[in-house]
Amino acid sequence: MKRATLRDIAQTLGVTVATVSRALKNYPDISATTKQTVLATAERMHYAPHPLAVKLRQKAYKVVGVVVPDIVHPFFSDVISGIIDVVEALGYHVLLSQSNESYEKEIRVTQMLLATGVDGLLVCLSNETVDVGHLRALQEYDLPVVLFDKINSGLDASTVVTNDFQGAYDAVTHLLDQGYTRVAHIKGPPHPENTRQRFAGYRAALAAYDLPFRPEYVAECHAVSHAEGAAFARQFMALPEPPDALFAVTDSVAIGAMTALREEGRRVPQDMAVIGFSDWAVCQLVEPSISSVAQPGYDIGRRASELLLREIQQLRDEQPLEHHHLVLDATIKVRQSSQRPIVG
Amino acid sequence: MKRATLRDIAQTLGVTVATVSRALKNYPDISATTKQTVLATAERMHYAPHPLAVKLRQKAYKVVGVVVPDIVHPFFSDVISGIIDVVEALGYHVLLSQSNESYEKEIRVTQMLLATGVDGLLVCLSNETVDVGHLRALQEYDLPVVLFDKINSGLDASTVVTNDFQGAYDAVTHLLDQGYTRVAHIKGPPHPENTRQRFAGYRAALAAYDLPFRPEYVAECHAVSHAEGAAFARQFMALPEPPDALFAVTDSVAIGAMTALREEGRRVPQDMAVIGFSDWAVCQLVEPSISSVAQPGYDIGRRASELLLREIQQLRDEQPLEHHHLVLDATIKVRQSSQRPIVG
DNA sequence: CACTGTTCCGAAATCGGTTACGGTACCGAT
DNA sequence: ATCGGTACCGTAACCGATTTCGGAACAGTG
Repeated sequence: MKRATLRDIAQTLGVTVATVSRALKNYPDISATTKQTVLATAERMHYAPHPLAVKLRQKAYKVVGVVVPDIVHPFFSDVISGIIDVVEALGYHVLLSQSNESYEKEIRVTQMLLATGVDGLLVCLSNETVDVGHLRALQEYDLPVVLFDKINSGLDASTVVTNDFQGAYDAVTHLLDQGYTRVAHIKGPPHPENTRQRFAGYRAALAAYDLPFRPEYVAECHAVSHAEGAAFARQFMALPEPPDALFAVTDSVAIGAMTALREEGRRVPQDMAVIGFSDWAVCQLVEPSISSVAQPGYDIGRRASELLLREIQQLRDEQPLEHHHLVLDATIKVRQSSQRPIVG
Repeated sequence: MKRATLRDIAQTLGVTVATVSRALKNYPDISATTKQTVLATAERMHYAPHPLAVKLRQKAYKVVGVVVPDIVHPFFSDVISGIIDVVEALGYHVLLSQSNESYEKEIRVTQMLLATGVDGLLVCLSNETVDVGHLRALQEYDLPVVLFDKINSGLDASTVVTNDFQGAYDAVTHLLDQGYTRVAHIKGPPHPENTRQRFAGYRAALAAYDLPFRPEYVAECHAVSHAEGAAFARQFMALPEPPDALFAVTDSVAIGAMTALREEGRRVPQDMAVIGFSDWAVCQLVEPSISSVAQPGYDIGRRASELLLREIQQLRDEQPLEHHHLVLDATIKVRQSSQRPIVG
């Protein structure tokens, strides 16, 4: 069954496509009788407007492009879910691409999205990306871009991020409030702003409690893996005065550290408290359950798409684009791994 | 900066759009000199063909729609990742939607995808879906549909699924090979074909080892949750002759069961072996690590999109559509939770 | 009867490309 | 000089809708 066009309806009724179009979109200049006739035959012929023809005429794709480093990641799944819920409510759709944390591929997919046609772009930069010329090029073609999570100050665009500083600060003060005094930190690679903020939050919390910053209590991940967490935990335990608490840059590192601690015969949280970051589902499932800092992924997706849709509308109204910079709070989830048992 | 059109180039050069078009698409009827001139000015004016105009003329969207019940799920993330990698290599893009396991919403999003324009659809049915009239309607509009994971025999379409029967069979025979003889099963809701196949595989494995099927060793989940796993584990332990091994319909149930076992003072795998299904990342991270049956999510995405793209091509060539039904093997991942320790 | 004003619809431009078709100019061959 | 052939380019139809403009038909008024 072929899809009926305006002309098909017009020919069967002996009128022109203009009349049919007017009838279907209840325009003023149409008689009630012909309107009814057109509507009836349109229904009968299973008419549906051709998406491309409408969009070409309207100069609107009704599509936003999304670029994330990796879809197979609970945080990004959350973000995407938030994006979809917002944009679909306004009749937009989501074109999804992943960069696989590759700068090359990020350029390629943004170019592909531009070529295939989108009204705007939501981008989380790859870890490799330092130059944002490819995104600036998109902006010059009047394509609004909103960055989230991994952002770059080199681009004049709206941004939505987690408050990594505050999340880290809250996590460490939580440990300090429990009475732990020697808090170690396994930090992430130096480059991404997120991990730098977490490190800064760690230091600020120590300073707020008048505790010294001890470099031997800080290790820097390269791969941000399970194995690295375990290795650094062993390194910390081998110190003359080992730490009594650990703030890990992300949950997988925290879990690796906990595995190593168990193998060394140390109990969590009695001998060492542990708190992670990202609040993966696994944190609630393991024993002891792991405290973590939850990132508002779904909300990041929502707010970022709201900003983008607003900019798309402003562009259509030929108003100047307003950029906003949102910083959404992280919330610490206190579980067993960081709760100091009451000492009798 | 506005995007240049063919007419812009044509006017600045004093030729017609046809000439420009031919030059850009290296058509035969064009002189080398004008071709060079056109290419140069096109470059200078940052010309890029308007996606909608091309697609309208070509009658190809270069887009496939994807509908999954829930994006925030590692299995579906894997599938989507596989889909994207395949279709992007052929110049297609992915429009993503989720049904939230709602029949109503599944209908709504498929209608939206049809209205917005796609060349084909990859669908994983929601748990609520029994009637597939909405998908059959799409097929009548010459829109190829490929089902994956959650399928329905009521639709004449290609399908790609995991071999749940074989995965379950392998999991249970693995337990039996280890010497466990009283294997329990926590099954999923009765409706989805997947969980029925897993139950069937469980029964077939018992039968192959001449073991009796004991109804008291089978429990049926409703919410398929962590909590249900724990509750059923306690129920099993309260039996006069408790089971010594457990095959859970999915990992979260297995983890819930293991938590309850630990609280009851039972050791895994010494007192009870456990194997799950889906092979979530958490299985490798916890202690003891959890054996599980891995579903080939990425491959399902790849194969399903290959089938869909082939059908799209067949439709374009006006050939009859060939439907295929692929069943991809699941692979068991043996870890600590199901390895019977060597008894000295 | 002429004039004005509605009401309703058709003609045509438009969005930005693609492509079949036709025509001009120029070549060499007869 | 005429013809056939080729190279190159313009004209225009086309994809399927939206929307402006103008005109026909008809009613009402002076």
